Amino acid sequence: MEEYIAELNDAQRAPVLQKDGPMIVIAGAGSGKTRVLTYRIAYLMHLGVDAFNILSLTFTNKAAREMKKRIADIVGPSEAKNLWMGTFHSIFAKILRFEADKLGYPSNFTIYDTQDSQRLIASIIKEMGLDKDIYKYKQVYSRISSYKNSLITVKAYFQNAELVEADAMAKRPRLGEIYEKYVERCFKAGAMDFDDLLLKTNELLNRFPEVLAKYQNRFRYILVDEYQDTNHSQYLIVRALSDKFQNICVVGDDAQSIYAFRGANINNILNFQKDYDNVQQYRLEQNYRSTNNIVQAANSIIDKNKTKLDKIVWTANDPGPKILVNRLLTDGDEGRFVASSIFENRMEHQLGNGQFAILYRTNAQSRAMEDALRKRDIPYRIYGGLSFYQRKEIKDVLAYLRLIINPKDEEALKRIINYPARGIGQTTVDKLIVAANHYERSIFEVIEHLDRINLKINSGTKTRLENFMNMIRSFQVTNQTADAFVLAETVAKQTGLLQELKKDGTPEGIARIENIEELLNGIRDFVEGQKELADSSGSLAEFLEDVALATDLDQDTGDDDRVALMTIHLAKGLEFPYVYIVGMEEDLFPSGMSMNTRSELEEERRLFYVALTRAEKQAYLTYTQSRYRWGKLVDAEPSRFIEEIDDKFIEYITPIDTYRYKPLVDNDIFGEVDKSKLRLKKPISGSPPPAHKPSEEQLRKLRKLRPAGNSASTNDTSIFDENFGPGTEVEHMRFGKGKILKIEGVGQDRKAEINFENGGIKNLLLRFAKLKVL
DNA sequence: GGCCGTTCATTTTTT
DNA sequence: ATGAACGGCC
Repeated sequence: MEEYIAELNDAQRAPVLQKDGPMIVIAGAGSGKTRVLTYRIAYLMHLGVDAFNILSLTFTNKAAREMKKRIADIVGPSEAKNLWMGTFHSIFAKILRFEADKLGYPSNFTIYDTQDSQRLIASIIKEMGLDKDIYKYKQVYSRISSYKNSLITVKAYFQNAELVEADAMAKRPRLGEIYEKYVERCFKAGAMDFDDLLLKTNELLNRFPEVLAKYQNRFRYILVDEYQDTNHSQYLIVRALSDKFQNICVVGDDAQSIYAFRGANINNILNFQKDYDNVQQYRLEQNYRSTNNIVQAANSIIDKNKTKLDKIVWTANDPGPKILVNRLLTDGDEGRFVASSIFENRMEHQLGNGQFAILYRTNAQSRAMEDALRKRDIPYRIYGGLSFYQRKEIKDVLAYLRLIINPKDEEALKRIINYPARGIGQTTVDKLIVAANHYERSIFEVIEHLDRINLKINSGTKTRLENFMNMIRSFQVTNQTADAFVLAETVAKQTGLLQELKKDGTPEGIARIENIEELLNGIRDFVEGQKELADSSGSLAEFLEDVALATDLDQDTGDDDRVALMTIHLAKGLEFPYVYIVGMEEDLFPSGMSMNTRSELEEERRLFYVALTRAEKQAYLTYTQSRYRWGKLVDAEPSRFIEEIDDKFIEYITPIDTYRYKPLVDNDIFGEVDKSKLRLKKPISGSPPPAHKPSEEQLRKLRKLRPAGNSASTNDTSIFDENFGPGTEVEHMRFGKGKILKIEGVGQDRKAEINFENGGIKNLLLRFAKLKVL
């Protein structure tokens, strides 16, 4: 243990060594906070604290997994296994399942995702006969969500004249009623939405002192990462749980608070000292990640914000090259520039694709980047956007599984009662819903008792409903004996889902079938993983929970070497040697929706700060003169954020022939940018232009400073290497040895046709299939 | 009553 | 472009 402690600098060591009491660690970007958290937990265990008594809340499940692995390396896997570590949502979902009966919920409650919630709200609005142009379901959803995150229940809402007034003023006087109905319907469906996972936890801890006491005694040491992004609901949970022992350690950076839009309250971190007695405060201000130029530039930006804690981030790293800014004509050009630049840097510095990231403000911007990367054959991976589990065909299969587990799940039922089409139309479903509301039963129960209710449904339709019900029931019987994989396979076949996609025959249809196959593989892996764990309970239910709370970042695709594309929000906590921040334009970044108040603008500025501080060696900023938005070419202006960076940290590259700028995509297979066409648009006074290429020694230094475990992917022969292709012999966890017949597709859709010795020919999506090159 | 094609509006960020 | 809503057709 001592040797690990010795790795830390003084500032990092102090919070690791303080065993008890409340403490806050203000950690600047790149200052090693994950390391502090990791070592703190390991050290607590070293001092004899039982892993069972430590609760560690992280921002993503992936972060939790990595931290756990690191701790296991230090203290041993059997010890680390008992740590409770995960996101607020996943940890408290587990606790809620255990305690569900106290709240009147079944322990197999469904977790509604955003889409489920929004659909339910849309249907309530429709049932109430309200004008859908005034009551926009998305807006209504976000109102309700923010109420829940502030612990404003339906009752509290109606008692709060101000809120009622505000909604009435906004021409939505019946919002409270929608809220009320929404909550009832969720309850009736045995479903909790994302916000409920926190809200109901609060309810549980408030209403049942013995339950609170139990978890207070259990979680004697609590650690919270990214504390600046906690909302009121999360704040209250943490306070309640830590109240008895007060061994609470929160870590965060007010400058990186970027989730106010979903209820995060920056005051939680600003006021932490007032919440507990004798709070020890620590600051991590030395940045190990980025060049001095980047650190200084980022500081010069965040200086423009008024609301912040005093903190000076500094670094001992080399100045490094300046931040390069480029103006392009259109978003297409922007993509081509980024692709060329990556290509060029990759050649010049002998880098892997994994060293590059392209960050943007909105998901819609990814397309232009994708197109350009594809043309250059640069492998990439998009994070976020439409994740695997959000695809229609996947959600359809999952809806069946959800309904089997919880027949009251209304959204799942509505989704698949007539898919594949079986002659049960909207009119019938509407009648069922009316009856369900009237009798205060679930739709499935109404179908079960059709003969007792006088519904105007003709006999043909009645038969079809009965058939549907019997099918679901038969699956439930299957579920009693078969494992989740067998069940899911049965569902995919017997419902006609696969058939439906097969007959469609388009490439998309085929891709969908393959997606379903991969889902089945995923379920099989999960089931096998569960078999090893003796204490696992309802495995299908658990799988569904994992899926509902999975982040796209959680998808572990192994150590592949691809350029990362993601929104800035998703990039928080990550780092890359080369970072391209694209779409630096007014109305886009800062977003046009966030320029109304100073606090919104400040959040955008923090977002820019986060983006810039992801970069280790080199940052690029690009903007266009016009870009396609909503299918139209719109004029764009450079973002105010570019001007806010102190001039001495940036350098403009802009091609002379802007108008016809097309970086030789089609003619030049090597894709080098002709440097004679580049010139400085804006001469920098003083020092000469910085060396574009860091010296070998600088590179070595930078590499050395990267936290261990992060640089591994660089040299590994990954399955995405050029020499991985037809003929390569591979091994699959389940199918065994095989030979690749062909590879096709790009990005997320890249797949291989493999002839397995024992399993025949399979088509596998490379992002899921864990293949080992032999 | 249900099915299927067309039209219209819609895109900030996410557990 | 994607999805929800509408209208014509079986």
